[in-house]
Amino acid sequence: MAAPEPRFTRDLPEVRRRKLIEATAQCLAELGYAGTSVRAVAARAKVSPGLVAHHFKGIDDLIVATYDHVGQRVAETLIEAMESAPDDAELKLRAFIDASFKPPVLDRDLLAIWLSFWSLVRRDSGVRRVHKKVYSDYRGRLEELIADIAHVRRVKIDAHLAALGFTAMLDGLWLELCLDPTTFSREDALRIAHAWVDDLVAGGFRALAVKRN
Amino acid sequence: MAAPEPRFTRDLPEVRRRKLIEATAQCLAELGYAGTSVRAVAARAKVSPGLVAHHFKGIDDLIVATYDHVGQRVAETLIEAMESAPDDAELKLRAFIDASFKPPVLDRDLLAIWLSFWSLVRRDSGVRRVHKKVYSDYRGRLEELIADIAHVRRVKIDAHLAALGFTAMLDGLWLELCLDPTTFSREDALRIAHAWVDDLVAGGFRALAVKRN
DNA sequence: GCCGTTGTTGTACAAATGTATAATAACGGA
DNA sequence: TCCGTTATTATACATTTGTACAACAACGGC
Repeated sequence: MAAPEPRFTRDLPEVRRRKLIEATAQCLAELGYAGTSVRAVAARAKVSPGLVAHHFKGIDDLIVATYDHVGQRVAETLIEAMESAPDDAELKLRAFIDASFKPPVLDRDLLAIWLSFWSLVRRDSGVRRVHKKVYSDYRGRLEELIADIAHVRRVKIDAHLAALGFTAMLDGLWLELCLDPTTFSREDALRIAHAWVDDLVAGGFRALAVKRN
Repeated sequence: MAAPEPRFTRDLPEVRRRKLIEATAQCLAELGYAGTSVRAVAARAKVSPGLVAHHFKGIDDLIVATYDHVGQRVAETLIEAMESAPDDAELKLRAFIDASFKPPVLDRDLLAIWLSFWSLVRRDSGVRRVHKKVYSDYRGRLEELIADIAHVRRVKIDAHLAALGFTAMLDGLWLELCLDPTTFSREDALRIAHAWVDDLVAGGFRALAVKRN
């Protein structure tokens, strides 16, 4: 007799959850939030719809977990770029910029996923919590680099405000470049972001010199 | 006998479309794209679901019209601020900034609506078309102001690239401030944006001096 | 080899959705 | 006052959705 191959395989909850999270990311990328249903995720993960309910409270709970996972992956990519750079704050910041404007960060799929997260921040307290953490970590890292550079270059600047402005610019460039790559290019974005660093190094942004509050 | 009050009122197609568009904007703001169904819009506009189908091809067609309408309203608000300012490019740019960070532009509802548009850019060619026009107009206005300022101040700068960076920063600040007003304040955003103008006036961004291509 | 745990399936069902259709009635013109 | 146009409603129907439930079976322990 042929070995009766199992109709399904059991996974440790942790493993199965991971697989469902990755399926969710794919759904968000391809179908958007509106198309990401329990059934769509289950189909993508090749499991029954009921299993999703078994591991997560509902689709929103699953999306919170996905934000946590995807956010961490992006952070790791950027941190890795920084750590691969020589031990110099300016070079690390420039490596950070370069990594921000190439895959896997510069990626239409990632934007689609991210837009779903943003649209849930308002309604879902879980998403809001993850969002705060992701962005606070993100800005914290850049603020540190900017403060380092300012210190070395003897530039007086409010690193906190500068980091807010810089992350906003990076976010905006990333967003608009993913949305519509025909209006300007990856190279344009890189020039703009690096020019900001040039300006910082040259002692620009004197208007941000005063300490906040 | 009491005057039998009409069970419904007839509107000119143009008027009814407008009402449906405004109901759609409200739905997008309160329920997000996923919750904005033909029925939800119809209920909000106090008409039957069938009427939506009578005036629009479907929910996506309706959303395209809403993008067109809302986009135009925002543009008008910003243009009005510019035109109310004295006849000086720098002052006009600063008025533009001020208008960007107060209602009705700085508004959580508007962000929720806008996020829905962004999430459709990829899949809906109609939304994509409106998006291109809205952003190209938006950037064009700022590029003109920046070029004017640079000319008056004898600053050599690629106004096109500078406008890209500036709009990205405005967008990012606006986005993140609407998403989570607790991390930084409206005043922080204003200081950051105005500092950018200070820097432009003072001859910063020398790295963007070379003409593109 | 048996058995219990529990990850997993399949089915069922109520609710919500988009769309098509025919019936209705409001409003302007004659 | 009547009449025709057509904006509008009401209904119906096929799909899709979330969720609950009972039955199943894979895997580890004994």
